[in-house]
Amino acid sequence: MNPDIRLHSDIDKSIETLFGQRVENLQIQPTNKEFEGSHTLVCFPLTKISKKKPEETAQMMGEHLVANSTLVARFNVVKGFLNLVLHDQVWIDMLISIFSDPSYGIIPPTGKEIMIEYSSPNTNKPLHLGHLRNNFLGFSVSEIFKANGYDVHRVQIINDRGIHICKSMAAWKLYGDNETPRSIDLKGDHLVGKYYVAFDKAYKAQVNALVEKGSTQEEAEKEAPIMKLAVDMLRKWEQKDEETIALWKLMNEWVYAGFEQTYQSMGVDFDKLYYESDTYLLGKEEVMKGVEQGVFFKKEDGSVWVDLTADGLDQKVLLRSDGTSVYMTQDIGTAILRFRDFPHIDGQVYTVGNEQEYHFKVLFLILSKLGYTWAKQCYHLSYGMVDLPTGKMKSREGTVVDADDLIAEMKQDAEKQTRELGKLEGVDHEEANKLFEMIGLGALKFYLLKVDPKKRMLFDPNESIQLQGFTGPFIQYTHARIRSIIRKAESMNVVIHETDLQNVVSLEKSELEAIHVLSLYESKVKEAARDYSPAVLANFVYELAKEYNQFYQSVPIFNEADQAKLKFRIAFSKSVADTIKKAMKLLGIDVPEQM
RNA sequence: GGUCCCGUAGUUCAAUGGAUAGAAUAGAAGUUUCCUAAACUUUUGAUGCAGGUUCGAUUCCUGCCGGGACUACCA
Repeated sequence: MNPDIRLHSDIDKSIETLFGQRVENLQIQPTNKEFEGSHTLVCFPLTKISKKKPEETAQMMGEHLVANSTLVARFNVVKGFLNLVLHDQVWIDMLISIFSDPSYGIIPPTGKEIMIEYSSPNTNKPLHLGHLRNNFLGFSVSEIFKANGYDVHRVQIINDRGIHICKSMAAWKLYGDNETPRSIDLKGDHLVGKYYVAFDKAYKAQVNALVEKGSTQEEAEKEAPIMKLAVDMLRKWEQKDEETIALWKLMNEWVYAGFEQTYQSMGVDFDKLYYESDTYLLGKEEVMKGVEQGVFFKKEDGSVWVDLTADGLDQKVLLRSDGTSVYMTQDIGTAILRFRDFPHIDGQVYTVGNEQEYHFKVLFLILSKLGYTWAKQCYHLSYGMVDLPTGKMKSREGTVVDADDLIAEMKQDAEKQTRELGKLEGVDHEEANKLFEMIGLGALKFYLLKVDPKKRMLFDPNESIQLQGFTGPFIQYTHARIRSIIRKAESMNVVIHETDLQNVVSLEKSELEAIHVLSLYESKVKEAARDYSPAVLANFVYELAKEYNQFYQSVPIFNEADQAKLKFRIAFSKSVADTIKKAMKLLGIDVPEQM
């Protein structure tokens, strides 16, 4: 059992014995490095019941714990802080239990079921850096929930319908000259994105020309021929015009093939895909039902609205005056369809940027107004934008960091670095290639996941992502180094039995500290799920690797004469490597055997 | 105008209301006959401003200054 829990209960008992009552929310925190000990009890809150100064209270607690707890070896008091030193045996036992439990840190199935949505791209342009954060976050949170005993359904909604895709279609029809991904050797998503940009350029030129001829800006925006073509296409699409549908299908196929390639290189996938074109009609039906129920209202021009002013929000449009649906309409349909498909899910998580917080507030409110009680189980996993030094990325202005490009660059950086360090001795070409991918992608994923998802983060395209320090490769390297030790032990036929480990009676300081960090893994897995935060695990695994490296640097393993200690250190090393591997897997990052 | 988020070393990030605010990187100085130096050790350097609550505030509250998002019959 984790020493934290037993210690907590021993402290509870001491407080009750000494002061005659229990205290809720004990404050036990890790001891600062500069003091001796592993756990620190903050004694200020106890002074109310002890009726003594903080120092005296801490002293009393320390003495009582040493006398009555089997865990506590000694203590020291600094102001109101009681620093506790546990017996080495506590940590030795802890390591033995971790070493002999292959499923350490994996919570058994709870019977709970959850749906997690991520990625959800538009089909008019390729994926960019923002999508990378989204996908890595959603994928990692899925892994974290699995490790917490959930049955997870990973999905996305593909926004395959709407004016945005019609814009690309219009520009392609006008200027495309029957270009295809094959004919010009360009990934399909990039080809469609090219015409989205072309649309915007032509549109702006046409608007300017009309304004010069005397139109107002507003008139010009409506009258620009290319915009009229796009709007016309959207209308024809909803009327199921054959030619329009055929073009739409063709261009969407190009995009999907491109996306598939990107997802593969990112190492993410999905259990089920939803398409807006399949859900928006259900959304429309629901909106019409809502009108009948009096939840929504119709304006004179025929548009349908919801009034949320009583809830502190605005009025929102749900159907345009021409009867076509908007973003919200399809999201209503999609949510309902998902709960029909998976009636037993305990929750639905939307991994979407924080710029859409208002949208989801409105969506969840509408669903609950429509009488869906599961609306309160919907959760918007809102994450911060990835900004460039120049500000927000804007695809129409060409200030985006392309996902494919960035992944390729990361791989190149990894290759360059690996070659410079001369690490490729005895590694064949194919293996080396895999390694570059693993390191490059590991660096990128770790870089994006180590930051608290809720926070905005900055990415400077002119500065390459680091491979040293608080990075993915640092952790991958630590893993590889330990694996090399394990291989050596195997080649020496070192076999480890629990009884060997039980012969160890004392630990080096660096060993003890690393085991302490190791013992926190399970609670970090839970914390990461509670907070929907891979960053919790990224920080943990970095800390673990760092502690291990300090041990590695200062304590010999194979040069240790005491066989029990030698075996213990190998077992300890293996436990660290296994935990690093598990934790990194929850981040969606692979670790190499050698690097 | 309204709603929301964010201001921490030169830079990028940490810190369930707790100790002398941690890391990484950049800068300075070291460590390799020894298990992988993508490592390790030492060192320089920060809470936007002004109040308040508290034994204790980066954290909670108020005001100000600065940055951003949302507030579309776009998605």
